[in-house]
Amino acid sequence: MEDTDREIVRLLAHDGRMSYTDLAKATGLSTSAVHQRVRRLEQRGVITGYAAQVSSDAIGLPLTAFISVTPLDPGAPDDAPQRLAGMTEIEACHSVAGEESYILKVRVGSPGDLEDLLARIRAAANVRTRTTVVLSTPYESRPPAV
Amino acid sequence: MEDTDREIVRLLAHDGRMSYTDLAKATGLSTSAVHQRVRRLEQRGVITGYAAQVSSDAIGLPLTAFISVTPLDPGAPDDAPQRLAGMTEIEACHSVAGEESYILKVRVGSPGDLEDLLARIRAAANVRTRTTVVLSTPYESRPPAV
DNA sequence: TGTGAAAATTGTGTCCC
DNA sequence: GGGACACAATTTTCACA
Repeated sequence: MEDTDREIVRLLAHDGRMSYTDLAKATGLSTSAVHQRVRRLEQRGVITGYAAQVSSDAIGLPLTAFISVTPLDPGAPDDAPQRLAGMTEIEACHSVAGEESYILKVRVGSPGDLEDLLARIRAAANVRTRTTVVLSTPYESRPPAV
Repeated sequence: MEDTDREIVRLLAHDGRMSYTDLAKATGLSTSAVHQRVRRLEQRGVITGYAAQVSSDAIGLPLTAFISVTPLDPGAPDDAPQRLAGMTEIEACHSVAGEESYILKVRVGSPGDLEDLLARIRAAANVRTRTTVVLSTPYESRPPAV
């Protein structure tokens, strides 16, 4: 990827609502040229979308945890991600190498809610869980060095 | 939080560049009312910012891993997050309860790059590491149920 | 790929309810 | 809190280099 594109991606990763006018000023191009490049970056799948960042604290979900999940019946078809997809507390689901099958990242309101969620996860996906509670988050969602 | 605010947050979490005009249509309010609400949501810290979502695959970082980190010298002041902050491969750093002190989420280009990164992390923060490689990601960055 | 300009659409403040 | 309007700014498209 070219330097100008890199710069555009960097700027938009930092402020997803930045106007084409400002992007143009920042890159020394015309607005139409910037616009064109952004469109291409979207088409090529470099930029996959734009999102408002929501504070989980502010919406009453101050407790984050990682839950490692292991199927209890290794013979059964493993469709844990789909079985868990409906639980909105689950922000991410990664299939991983190692002792366990999946790592989930979850956000809940309280330890009690976490307890409930764990019970639902175990029941829905027939898994064993191992939970690591997050105490604080020095940083998160840092955009990659493009 | 009120239903309309909830809806606005939900819409902007899904499409961070949605116009106030479209938000107004979607919520049945006028653009000025929507604008006002969005401003308030930003001020109250519910919406903390807007970001373009960048595909790590598309920019040459196809390998994701979680690295659990344990200080080797429990007596030394623990400033691992700051010591690691300069490494752009590290997307997130969580302080956690449990056997280990931190969980890092990292994105690299290849197993070789991961090996390099681990060496740099160990050297910079004087820690032991335990790495879990991500094989696939059924979902990630799902917005919370507001 | 980029530029510049025109047209369509939005953003943003003000006034009033 | 919300609506309507007006003016400024931005987005979007197009012809041309």
